[in-house]
Amino acid sequence: MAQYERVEKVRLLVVDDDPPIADLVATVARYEGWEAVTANSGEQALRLAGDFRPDIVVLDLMLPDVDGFGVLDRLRRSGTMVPVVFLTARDGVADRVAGLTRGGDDYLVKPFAVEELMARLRTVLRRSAGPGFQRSVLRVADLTMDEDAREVRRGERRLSLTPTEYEVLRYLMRKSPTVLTKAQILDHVWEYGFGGRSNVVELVVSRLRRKLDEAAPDAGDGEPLIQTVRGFGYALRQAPR
Amino acid sequence: MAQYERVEKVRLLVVDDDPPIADLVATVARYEGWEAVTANSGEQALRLAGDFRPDIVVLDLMLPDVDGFGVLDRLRRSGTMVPVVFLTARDGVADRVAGLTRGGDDYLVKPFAVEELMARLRTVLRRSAGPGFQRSVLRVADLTMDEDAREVRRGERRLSLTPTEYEVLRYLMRKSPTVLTKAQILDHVWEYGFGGRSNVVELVVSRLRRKLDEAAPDAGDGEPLIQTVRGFGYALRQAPR
DNA sequence: AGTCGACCGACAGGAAAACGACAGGCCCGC
DNA sequence: GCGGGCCTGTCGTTTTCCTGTCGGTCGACT
Repeated sequence: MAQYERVEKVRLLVVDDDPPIADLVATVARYEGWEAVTANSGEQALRLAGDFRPDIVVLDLMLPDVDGFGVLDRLRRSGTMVPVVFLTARDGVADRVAGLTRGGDDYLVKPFAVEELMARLRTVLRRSAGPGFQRSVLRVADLTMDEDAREVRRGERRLSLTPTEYEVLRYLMRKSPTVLTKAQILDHVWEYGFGGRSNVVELVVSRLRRKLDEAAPDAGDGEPLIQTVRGFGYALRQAPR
Repeated sequence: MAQYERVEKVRLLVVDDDPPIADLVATVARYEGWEAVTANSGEQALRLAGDFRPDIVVLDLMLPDVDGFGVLDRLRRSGTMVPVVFLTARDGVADRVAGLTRGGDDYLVKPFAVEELMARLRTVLRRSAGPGFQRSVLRVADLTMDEDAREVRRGERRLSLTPTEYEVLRYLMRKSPTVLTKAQILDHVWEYGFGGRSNVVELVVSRLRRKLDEAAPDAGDGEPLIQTVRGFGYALRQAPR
């Protein structure tokens, strides 16, 4: 199933002074089968890093005591090479650049979408796993998504997707053949705090379908790849005959 | 049998200002072997959450004193990660509920069907039981229902069921080989307050049978999977020879 | 053979989903 | 700084298909 086979569960440390955010990330990670702990301050983070020995760290730059960079510095100085993904506020453009140059492995601006965060964490983990890491390619029926190249193909044909379409498709592919409710899709693919309870999901699915169909090998109408489960949600899977 | 093996009984706290509703839920839960207590206000709920230490909470959003989100906040702030399933009015605050399925909680609009509520509670419990949770698959004869993928198969063939058909079948499978009266099925699968004392159940069973038969491995007529117990109800089981 | 319950075809009302058209916003190039 | 194009989401209409009612027929039990 997962490409990044690990014998042990991934251990994630989430550092954010806003407990709801930290918990959100931890919860989602646990659903993926990871172990996750949270810290709400730099001090706590450093202590936990020593005890818990995480495989990866999510680190907010805005902390009450030591700031994110400080935490990173002290982590490095204590000799750990654990990869770090930063979280920064929307307009901290300066922070972004700094974040990358200061030894972080990736960053994401708040508010973020949880699936995107998880995807980045997986990527960073994969890369840091050592040389010759495997590419991550999702595959469902004749659909393939190369997460590294950010390339989606149906059979041989390559499709060009917008960012939102890409994210929705990735989520569907990753969970396939599970049926996902519109609420789940909205909650995972859109930024937390997104107000719209409208029909955005339907719309994106509709657009996705068109692109997928255009690239279908049998120009006629094979069964649609994205199925509607009326009154419930959507699933990506071979249709039942 | 059950996938969510627990040594101790599940402890459920039901919070709803409408006592009949709260009792309905509590009763059904107790019937499933859970321990259940009810609260009719936010204050009472918070007190009980401390004393009773529930494993899961059903929480109406419309409460006389604190509102549902307030209760959730205070629960979380007191450090408990207990999962919550919300109840909301049909067109009331349905939009403010966004963000729940991401944190692992869930919601249901009133009026709901008790089996659906129980199913969601079981799902949320299973997921919060820790990393690497098991999928829930019901199995009766050559019928399998994967509750996570929402996929039903007869042998190899996958059937596509409407929401109502799916719910009735799930109830039958879960209780198999017990004989269920039409009234029981109506009471559990349809929303409480449903007026129809009509023959809906017969009708859905009839439709279900057809779909089940079409997917039967022996194209001829093996005994039907859903048996009629004349004058009483239905049961899902291998026919006695 | 009669009676009563069950089965199921046909239909209609309505709810959910699909999707066309449009508008605001963002980014990019000039 | 300005214009243009693309992406995204809102609105409203159309389409799909799910659900329950009615009633005729069938089958079982007496």
